[in-house]
Amino acid sequence: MKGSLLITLYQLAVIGALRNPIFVKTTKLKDFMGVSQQSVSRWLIELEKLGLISRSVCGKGQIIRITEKGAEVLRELYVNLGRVFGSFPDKLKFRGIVFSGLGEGRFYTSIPHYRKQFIEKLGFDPYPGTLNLKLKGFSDIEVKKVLKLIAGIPIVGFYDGVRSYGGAKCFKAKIDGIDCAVILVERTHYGDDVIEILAPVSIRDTLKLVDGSEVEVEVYVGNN
Amino acid sequence: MKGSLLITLYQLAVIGALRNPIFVKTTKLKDFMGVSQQSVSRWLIELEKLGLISRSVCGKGQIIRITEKGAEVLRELYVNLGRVFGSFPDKLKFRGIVFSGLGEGRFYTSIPHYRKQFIEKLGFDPYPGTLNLKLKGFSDIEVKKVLKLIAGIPIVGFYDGVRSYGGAKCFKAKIDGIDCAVILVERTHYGDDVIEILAPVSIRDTLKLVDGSEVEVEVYVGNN
DNA sequence: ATTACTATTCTACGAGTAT
DNA sequence: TATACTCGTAGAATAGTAA
Repeated sequence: MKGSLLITLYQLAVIGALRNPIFVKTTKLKDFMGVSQQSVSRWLIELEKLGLISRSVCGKGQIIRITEKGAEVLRELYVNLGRVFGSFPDKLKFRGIVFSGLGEGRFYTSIPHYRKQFIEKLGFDPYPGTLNLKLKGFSDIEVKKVLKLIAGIPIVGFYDGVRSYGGAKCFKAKIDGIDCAVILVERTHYGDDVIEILAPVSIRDTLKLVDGSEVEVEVYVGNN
Repeated sequence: MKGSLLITLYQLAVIGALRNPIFVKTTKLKDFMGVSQQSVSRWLIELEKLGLISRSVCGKGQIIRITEKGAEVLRELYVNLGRVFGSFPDKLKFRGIVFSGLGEGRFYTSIPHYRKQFIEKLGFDPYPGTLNLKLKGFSDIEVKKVLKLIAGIPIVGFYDGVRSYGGAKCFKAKIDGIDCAVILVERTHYGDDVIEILAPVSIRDTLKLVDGSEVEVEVYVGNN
């Protein structure tokens, strides 16, 4: 989301558009926001198109209210800042939908060089294959993005003389009481809306999961 | 402040740059932020120039920490969102430095049409002249900007056949226990860093203020 | 008065690349 | 590798103005 729109939404919230509809004029808002009347007008239109505010222009101004979708965006900002000014949590939660991959996980977990590192660093011999989870919610994808950035348990890549094997990063995790690990592979064909799970057992079998099942994962991120 | 910079600062905070220096690479941050490596680089440089982060580039990345000034910006954001998701306060506080104006206030308060409205709507006959306050802090100027936007006690303008007299907006206030009012004149030559105060007595004399004295003002904004 | 369209200016993004 | 420079250009911001 564009910065100017987020700031506009925030400023509308500050002047009360979250609780009640407010009457504003772009000619007044321009002073508050330090831009031209035309830019304010454009941003309000864009916010409306995104469904973040509702708007009705009425002659000498317009009545604006932040929608629930807009409130979500601000709440997320608020919650994250709360974490920052409080303490960074030592575990993150997200939900994902089980789906079948292309066997890539099974391939990697069977390679001795990787397997050795998993046993040493994660404390378990991984069941061949990974549990693939599709992230649906905005905040679930945020968790993945945060994991991509913070330091985890490094799995180093190597070169066997024929091809190179990329590195990865793990975080210890738990699904329904089962110890496991989130693995973020450096070079993957999956997008940001997918997370892979390593475990000492088949989570699919143990928890009787099928494609489409929803699971909650607790990831331990220590005191980063 | 530019939206992209605020968002960058926020995202750095989310990944922990507020509490500790963090090691980051623009090549990794670009994925997290959804922009090019070049933009991330530019924004980090701009944030450093503004004194919001401190930075040391070291070969394969850079160590970044949000400065106290940067933390202030985020704290302000956090506090305001807290107000939004909690309840809007019924009074705002700001601090200002007393300075001498050009007698404009004395002129206006002496005009019967205005004076009548002050007596009716504010409940006191104003001492001729206004107390001019220069706002120094970022949040003090924010208060002024919020006051400009929300509804207050309207003072309507008029035309006496020769010239037109502009409107204004008042908020009941208190300085050191003295009942007074903040007045925001529609057409003023003062900028956003100045606020004028009306009171039934000379606040300068009563509180023995001189140019350069700092005062704290409580403004009552009701339940807007 | 407003809002918001169109035309124009110009900023800021990202590709390419030096270091 | 990484950061961060130059530069062409897309798209954002504003001026002018219609409604």
